[in-house]
Amino acid sequence: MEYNFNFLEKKWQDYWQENNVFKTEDNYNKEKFYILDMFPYPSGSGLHVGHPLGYIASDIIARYKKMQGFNVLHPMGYDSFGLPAEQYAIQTGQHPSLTTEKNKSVYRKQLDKIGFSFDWEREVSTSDPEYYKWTQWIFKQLFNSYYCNIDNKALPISNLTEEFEKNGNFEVQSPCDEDTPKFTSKEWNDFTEDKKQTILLKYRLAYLSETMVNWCEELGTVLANDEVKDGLSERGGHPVKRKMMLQWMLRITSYKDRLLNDLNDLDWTESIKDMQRNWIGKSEGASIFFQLIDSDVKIEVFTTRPDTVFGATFMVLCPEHKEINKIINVKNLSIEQKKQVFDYIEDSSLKSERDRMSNNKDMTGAFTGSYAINPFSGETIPIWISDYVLSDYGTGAIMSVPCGDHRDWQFAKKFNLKLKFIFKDYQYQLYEGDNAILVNSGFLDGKTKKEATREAINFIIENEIGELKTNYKIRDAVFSRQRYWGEPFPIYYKNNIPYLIESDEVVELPSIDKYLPTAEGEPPLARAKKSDWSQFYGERMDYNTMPGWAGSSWYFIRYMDPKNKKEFVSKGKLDYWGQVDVYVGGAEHAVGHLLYSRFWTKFLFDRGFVPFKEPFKKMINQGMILGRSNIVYRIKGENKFLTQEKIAGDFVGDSLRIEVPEVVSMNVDTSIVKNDILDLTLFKKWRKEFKDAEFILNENNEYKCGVEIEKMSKSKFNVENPDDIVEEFGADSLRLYEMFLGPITQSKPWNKNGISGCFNFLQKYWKLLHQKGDFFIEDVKMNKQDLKVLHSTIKKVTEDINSYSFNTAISSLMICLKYMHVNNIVKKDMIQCFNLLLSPFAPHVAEEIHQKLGNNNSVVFENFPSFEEKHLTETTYDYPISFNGKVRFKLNLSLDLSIDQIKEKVLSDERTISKTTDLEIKKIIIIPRKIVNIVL
RNA sequence: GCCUCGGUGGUGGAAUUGGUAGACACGUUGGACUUAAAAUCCAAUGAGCAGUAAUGUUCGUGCGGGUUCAAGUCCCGCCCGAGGUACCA
Repeated sequence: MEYNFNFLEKKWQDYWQENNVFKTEDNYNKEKFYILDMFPYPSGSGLHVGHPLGYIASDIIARYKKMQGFNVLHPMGYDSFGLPAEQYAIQTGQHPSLTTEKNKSVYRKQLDKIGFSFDWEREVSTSDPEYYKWTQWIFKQLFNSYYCNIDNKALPISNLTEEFEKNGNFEVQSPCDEDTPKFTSKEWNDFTEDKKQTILLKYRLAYLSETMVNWCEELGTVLANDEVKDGLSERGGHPVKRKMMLQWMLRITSYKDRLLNDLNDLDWTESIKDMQRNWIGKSEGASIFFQLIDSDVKIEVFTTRPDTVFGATFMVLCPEHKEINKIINVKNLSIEQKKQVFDYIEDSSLKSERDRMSNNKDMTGAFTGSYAINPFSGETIPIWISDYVLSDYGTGAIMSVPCGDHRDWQFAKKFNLKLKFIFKDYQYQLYEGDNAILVNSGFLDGKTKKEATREAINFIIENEIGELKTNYKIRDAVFSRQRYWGEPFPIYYKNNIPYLIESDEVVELPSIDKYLPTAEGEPPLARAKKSDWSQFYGERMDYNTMPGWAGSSWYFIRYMDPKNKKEFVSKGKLDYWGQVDVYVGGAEHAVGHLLYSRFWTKFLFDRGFVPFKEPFKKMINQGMILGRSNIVYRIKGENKFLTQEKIAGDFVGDSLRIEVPEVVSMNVDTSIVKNDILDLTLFKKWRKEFKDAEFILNENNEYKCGVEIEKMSKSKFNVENPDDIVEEFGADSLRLYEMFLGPITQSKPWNKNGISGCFNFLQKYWKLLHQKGDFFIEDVKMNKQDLKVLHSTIKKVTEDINSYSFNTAISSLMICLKYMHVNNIVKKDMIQCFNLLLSPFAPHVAEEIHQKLGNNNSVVFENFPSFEEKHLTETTYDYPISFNGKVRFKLNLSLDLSIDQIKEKVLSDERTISKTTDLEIKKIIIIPRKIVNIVL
């Protein structure tokens, strides 16, 4: 009987569905286990073999936990709002919801074929009005909240209104916009409603603010940083400018310290936590005011090194500095300099932030014509502007200490600015470390960084030239997008002031004629007529939509209670399911999604809507599966192709290069290449232009392609579709192979050739049990050796699943099968147990064997085997005997021996004697159960 | 630029606290079966040198140093690749 995987995989997938095997009951008596995958964006190209990697891992864990008696929540859904569907809509006019539905059904079919244990009754889609109704609801809560630094939590905005009515805002300690005026209770009560609303908006956790965006005039839209290349839009190549625009913002900065501190308790990789710490970017230092000469303007700078103020020989402001117009002193500038400074400001507005940060080699800048006084040294220092100073960090102005910072150093060199060396032992050179003694620094001379910092701060405070300050890199999050395919805001405007829509109903995304901005540059939603809106109030609705991360910041909560019409989730279910126990997803979400989810969770916690402070207890970051591209080399200007050996191999050193024609590398479809050898006939058919192609072949008369490992993408012809693999080898082989490929956390190339190893393993298992055609096993007891092999396999598989080391778990299953195969063991107990161990990895074949073993229930309802130590005890150990650290032979010794006894045995062994004749044994190191090393 | 993670045979990878480098697979080679091929099974397989052979021996975990009886693993300095960098998801 053949291993007919196509037949039996279909059979069991149908069985699981018909019998609702993976339905998760809200059974509060059982211990829960919540395992979650990052849900996918359903793109038009469907899944490639890289996508299921994490899902397979989580599925193994889910099945394993289920077999250990946990009530497992393992849901799946779609992050279905997003740009690609909108882009497609712009091109074709097709409504994004249609595309999205179509793509979702493709994904679903693909996922089903791999045999996942998802509870599909809990599926959610962020673009479903039943879902985004609650995303809007959370936005309403954010709008209706402010952060109180006294209670250190978010509170309802009504508390703030009450306080304003009683005492004005003098006692209030809450983050708010910088321009918020101070007022008494009387003044508050006399304010008009509009004025009151304007003030409240400055305190809300969701508020409107001017912020910098990448504006493309031609496209009439705002672009993401990665849609901008070299100052031009990726699409169309139109110029892109930095521009201020009124945007919805979320006051995530209120949570900065809690987001930072609570990281310590999370079971995430240190690297992701580091990335978040870095993003929050807490740094302690001082803010110092520098007085301008001939002006009453003072420029505030932030520095983490107040000990180095004596070394500041110039100042640099960002081109967008708020007081730039007051600071530019045209009297001191030549006509040419004037032009330079204004042109420079204009030019920098064209550069992206990333360009500005990464360009350190060719620094640019302009002199403002003004000077300031160094408050420590009293020296007069020039003020420059340069785009290496960022407006969003610190105060947008720095004091430059060229001897202590490489950017300041390079800037000074480029523009011939004065250098002053304040670190002893580092005269005339750059020193960015912390361990130098200060010199040329007045009252700080001879002091270390630590002492000098303390004294400098005292000086700053005593002389009232600044204060202690902690600075953060994190900025409030821009929460609006000028796009169509996203959640509309439940907001309308009256006198240009935003108001919440009071009704509990969802504000549906209205239909519009075209998915483009209006002629006036308003977002696409401005195209909707009043009657197109499901709800319409005031003068107009908000034209923005929410960003992609809105829906994904809380979806893990909705899975607990996906059909609830009254609440975003019921309290009972929330209390039971609680935090996500294990979250599986890519590290590329390290700061975006993962930080925003934490923020929303903390906010919902503050307002009493959820009982936990952190969403994801433990996280596993799967690596990416890369594509393996094949390359052909076309001789420039000809329709002739060179085999790979001839383009690289035919020269010895650089001087003896044998003439190699100049070639153009081209990606070729991997389906017409086998083991890197190109099928010439198929290649000629592949594209018309290659019909008459000629080839220069290698010694074997073959065309060998080059290989490149890169991201899977259609344009590289290196995409592998899981459906094809399932068709050819079966889902079980695919599951095994994806896990067998290497550690889950690591990126690795996909190479289809390797899958036969996993397929052979399953086929070998099948054949072992069907040697006589039909299924055949023996009811014979296991001997000592069988038990030892089996129990060490149980031990290894269990430990490996617990440490998410699936590749090694599979290899230990292979070793166990090899043992059974070589010894032709078909003992029922052993097979039964092995089958259970295999079942989370290859569930279809395991179900089939489970049934054939005479069981009526699905294998997921069985208990996962546990090992017994007594079968594993050893009495002897094969000691590696090494000489000067090199292993020379092995000696089997009883584990009962004392160190002295081991020593005697080793030294009396004739192999030791023959190796040590005429040599002195200096030392002998014996580590029991490990190694013996003889030092000569 | 900055932050983070990687680099081990021809390939994917394994290696507990520093203790036998290369488990398990793929590929390759040889053999069995077959009229033949495919499939399957068995064996060998890091590189070099010596030897008919058993075996011995040297070199080997990106590069250069260091610590140690012992380093893929720890320390210092480099090189290369990947991910993130605030409107891709």
